[in-house]
Amino acid sequence: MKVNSTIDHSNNKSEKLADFKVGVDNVIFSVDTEYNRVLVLLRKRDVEPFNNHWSLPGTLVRQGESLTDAAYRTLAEKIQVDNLYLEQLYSFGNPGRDPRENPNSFGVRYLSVSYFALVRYKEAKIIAKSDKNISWYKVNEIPSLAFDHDEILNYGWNRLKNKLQYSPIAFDVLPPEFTLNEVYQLYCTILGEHFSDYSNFRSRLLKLGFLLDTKVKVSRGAGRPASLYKFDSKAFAPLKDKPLLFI
Amino acid sequence: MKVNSTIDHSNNKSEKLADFKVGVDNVIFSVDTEYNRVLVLLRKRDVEPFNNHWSLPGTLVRQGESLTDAAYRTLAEKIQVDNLYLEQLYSFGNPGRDPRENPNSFGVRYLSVSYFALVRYKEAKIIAKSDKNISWYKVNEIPSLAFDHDEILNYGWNRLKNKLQYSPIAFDVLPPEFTLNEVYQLYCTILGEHFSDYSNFRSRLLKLGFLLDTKVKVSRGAGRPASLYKFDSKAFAPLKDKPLLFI
DNA sequence: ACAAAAGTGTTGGTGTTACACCCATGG
DNA sequence: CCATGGGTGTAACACCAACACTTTTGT
Repeated sequence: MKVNSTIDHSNNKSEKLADFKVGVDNVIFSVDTEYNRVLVLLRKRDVEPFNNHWSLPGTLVRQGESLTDAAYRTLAEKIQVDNLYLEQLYSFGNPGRDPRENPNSFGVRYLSVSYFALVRYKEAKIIAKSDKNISWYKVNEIPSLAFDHDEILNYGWNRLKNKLQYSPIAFDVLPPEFTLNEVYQLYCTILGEHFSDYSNFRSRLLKLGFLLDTKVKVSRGAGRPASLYKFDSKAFAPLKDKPLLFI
Repeated sequence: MKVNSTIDHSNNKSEKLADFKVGVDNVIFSVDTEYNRVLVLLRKRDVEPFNNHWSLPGTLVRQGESLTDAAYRTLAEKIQVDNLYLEQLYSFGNPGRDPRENPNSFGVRYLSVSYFALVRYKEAKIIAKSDKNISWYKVNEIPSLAFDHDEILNYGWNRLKNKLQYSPIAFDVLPPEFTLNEVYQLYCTILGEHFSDYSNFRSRLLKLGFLLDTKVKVSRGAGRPASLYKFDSKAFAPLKDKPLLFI
C-alpha cells in the first residue's frame, strides 16, 4: 500500500480525505484576587446549534492569519487587556464533535485548536459591557457548555494548575508591583488553600532570585506594611528553560 | 463588529476564512536499550516539495477518521508494534509552513496535528525492511528535516524527557518483565547519565508500590543475578491521576 | 579442579537540603 | 493585626560503603 504523506497531493484515491474547518477556542482565565476566585470568560451563543448555550469564545481562522493571531483576535474582541499569558492547549478534531457535520456530506469536519489564556482580572474590561452574552463565570460554577467545550475547559483548568507550579505565569497577571502575600493568595486561589506553607513559600520564591524588593511599603488595612516586589525579567532570563518549581 | 464563532457559518464576509488541509505528523521514539540510545523513526520523502529530504512520518486525515486513528494508521503503516504509548503533541498551522501554499490562492493552508509515540525497539519491525526510505535515526544525529519538522521533533523530544519524569510511560515500552537496572538504563539513556543515583532510584521506584517482584532471577553475563519485576497496573490505578515523580 | 579476582545486583549508612509546622519580632 | 524572619523536627536526596551472588581468570 502506498504511503500517504502529510504533504502529499498524491493521496490514495480509494480513501477520501476529510475536509476541515479550523477554528480556535479560548479558555480565558482570570483571578479575582479580591474575592479569591478563579474566573473563566464565557459567551452565550446566539445561533444554532446550541443556541442560548454558553460556550468558550472562539473564532474561525482567516486567510493569512496564524492560529495564535486568531486566538489573540478572539480575546481582543471580548476583553481589553494589556498583559496576558497565552499558549496553545490541545486540538480537538474527532468526527462528530460538531452537530453541523452533515452525515450525508461526510467529509466536513470542525477542528478546534484550543488556547489557554491568563489575564489580569482588574485590567480586563469586557468590551461590550451591556452585552449580557459575555460574562465571567467562577470556575467551580460553570454551566453545561456547548459542543465539547466542557472537556476543553477541563483541559485548560488542569493546564493552569500545572503551569503555575513550574512557570512564572503568575507574574504576567499580577500588577507590576505586588506584595509576596498577593502572590501567595493567587497560588492559594488556584491550587487550593493547603498547597504550601506561607513562610516556606516566601523563602523559596525569594531564593529563586528574580523578585526585586522595591523597599516601598504598603498597608492593606491593619497589620505591618508589606514590601512591594517587582518581577525582574533580566534575572529570570537564565532560568527560563530550566525546570523550576515555584511551590 | 459581529463576533465570529468557531462553529458559525455566519462568518463575516469581509474577512475570508482560511481553507485547511489537516494532517498528522508522528514523532516516534524508541529506546535501544542494548546500545543505550534514543531513536526516532524518519521517512525520506519521494515527492516535491522537499523531495529526498527526511521527514516525520505523517498522513492526511481521512473522512470519518479521528485524529488519533490517523496517527495510529501512520504508525502501523511503517512499523509493527503491539505495545506503545501515544499522545497528541501540538498543532502547527501558521501560514507559510508548507511551500505548496500558493500565494495566489491565499486561503489554502496545511495544518499539522503532531503526535508523540514511544514504542518498544526490539518489537518494532519496520514493515518494508527493504525500504531504504524508512529508518531509525539516533536522536542526537538527526539530519535537517523537511518543512518545520525539526521544530516538531524538538517539541517531541522535550515532551519525552518531561513525560518520563512524572508518568509511567517507560513501562509501556519495557518488556513485560524487566530488571530494575533495565529501568534505570532506560532513564539514563533518555535523561542523561547523572539524573539520579541508582540506589535512590531503586528505593523510590519500589516505594511507589506498583512494581511486583517475581522472585525470578536472571543473570546477564557476570555478576549477581537480578530480580525480574512486573508493572502492576492494578496497584498503579489509584495513582493514575496523582502528581507522581519517578526520578 | 580449585581458589582468587572481578563484575554486577542489592542493601544500608551519613551528611546535606528541603520542607511542614511553629514561634518571635517589627511595624 | 499582619508581614517578616528564624528555629526545629522530619523526610528526601546525593554520595558513599558494604555485602551477596555470579562469572571469569590463574595456577
